[in-house]
Amino acid sequence: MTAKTLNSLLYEHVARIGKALSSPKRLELIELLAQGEKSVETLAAQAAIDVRLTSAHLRALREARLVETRRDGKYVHYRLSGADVAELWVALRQAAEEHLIELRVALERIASHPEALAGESRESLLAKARSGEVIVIDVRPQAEFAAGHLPYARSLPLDELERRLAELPADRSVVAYCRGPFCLMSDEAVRLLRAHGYRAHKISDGVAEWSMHGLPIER
Amino acid sequence: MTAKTLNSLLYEHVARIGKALSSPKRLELIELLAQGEKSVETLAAQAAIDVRLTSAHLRALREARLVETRRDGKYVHYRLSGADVAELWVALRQAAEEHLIELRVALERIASHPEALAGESRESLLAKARSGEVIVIDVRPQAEFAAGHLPYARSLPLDELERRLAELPADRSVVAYCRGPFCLMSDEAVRLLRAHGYRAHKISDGVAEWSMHGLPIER
DNA sequence: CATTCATTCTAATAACCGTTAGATTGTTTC
DNA sequence: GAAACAATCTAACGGTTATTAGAATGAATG
Repeated sequence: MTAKTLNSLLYEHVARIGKALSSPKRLELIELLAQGEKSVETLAAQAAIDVRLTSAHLRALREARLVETRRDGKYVHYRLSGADVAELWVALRQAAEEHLIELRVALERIASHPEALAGESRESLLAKARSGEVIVIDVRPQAEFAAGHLPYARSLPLDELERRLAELPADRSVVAYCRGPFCLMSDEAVRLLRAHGYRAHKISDGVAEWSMHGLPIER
Repeated sequence: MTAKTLNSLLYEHVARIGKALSSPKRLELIELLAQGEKSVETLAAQAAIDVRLTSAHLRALREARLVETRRDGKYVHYRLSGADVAELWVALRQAAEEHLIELRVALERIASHPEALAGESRESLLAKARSGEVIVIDVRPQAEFAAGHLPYARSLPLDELERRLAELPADRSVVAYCRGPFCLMSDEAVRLLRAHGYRAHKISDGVAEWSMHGLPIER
């Protein structure tokens, strides 16, 4: 009797984490936080959620101990409580991709295939980036690049890409990446680069996926 | 606009999985199913949940594609949709253990420390089990043992343990395991064995944890 | 010290979820 | 084909959660 009650208490605790992961908006906030710490305002803007609702969702994540806060003057910066939280998000997303056909279909519709860099391992891409054979560009906002990025990558935020095209040598192949498979910025970047005559591809990895596979992240 | 809408649809799909993982009872059902496929009746009995409520929760899990069914006469057998579902459950549980102090406290209270086998790696335990230096016993119900168990383990269900003690040589050290860290059967077994003069310990691994660490499972 | 701005709190509504109990479906057994 | 049994479906309740809007807090700025 007592043992039964105590035992079900354990599951209740774990369910608190599950509950925190049960809202699409909270998942989007987690993905954004996986790119580095951000203020409530920034999160609200980037996820296109009302600031007050964003605050409420962050509260829920904080009560599940998935995020922590740091006050800096007027701003409160949120960050994930650990790398394992980003890994949990990726694991959840991968399980969804594996079992929900609807999700796979939706993904294929949105992130069109031809942009993807096919048949190249992370390791060989890393080697090519090191040698300069390909140029890896990080098209996320600069702050996210600063918080951690792929080795040898250059920061070239999507909204600056067009007017900074001159920085990219026209004879080199370009590989773009952004926040992860759900992020469309790298697709947009590839489209733009190709329209200007570049040989461009994307990889769907974000820093969380990259680092989960044992590869290094630079700061 | 359209991109935004499509993008948030992706998160909604993943949140379906999160939602399925947001109920303590469903988590308990997943843990039970990680031990092998089971009928609704069995699940209801083992989780101590009303059959009709169990059926409703299984429905939710099925709609999230985390479980699949197979009809065999009067019985409907449920099973996890894949090994990754068990791994997701373990990852979720580990994240909870890492971040929710309350859970760690509750765990320490329930599963008392001295029973645990400390300072031994899975590999060295496996070697000792192979050589016969220790006897590994699986105290789960026989059906779960049959569905998959640790190498060199003997099936010795907790409720048969006392009357089958003679099967265990008194001069050998015994290591018991059950469904995982939330399962108290191995603790109970250790207590019983020690009361009868055996040198006994438990490991908190279940088959899911064992196999997640790259170690083999026998069938 | 008043103003501005970021964030949080409060209150209220609507939608959803867990649970229970009763009725129903589908399969086996006699 | 009737009875027994496993599982599911339906309806209803009570509680929780997401969302919105308005008010309040807390820090920086002039």
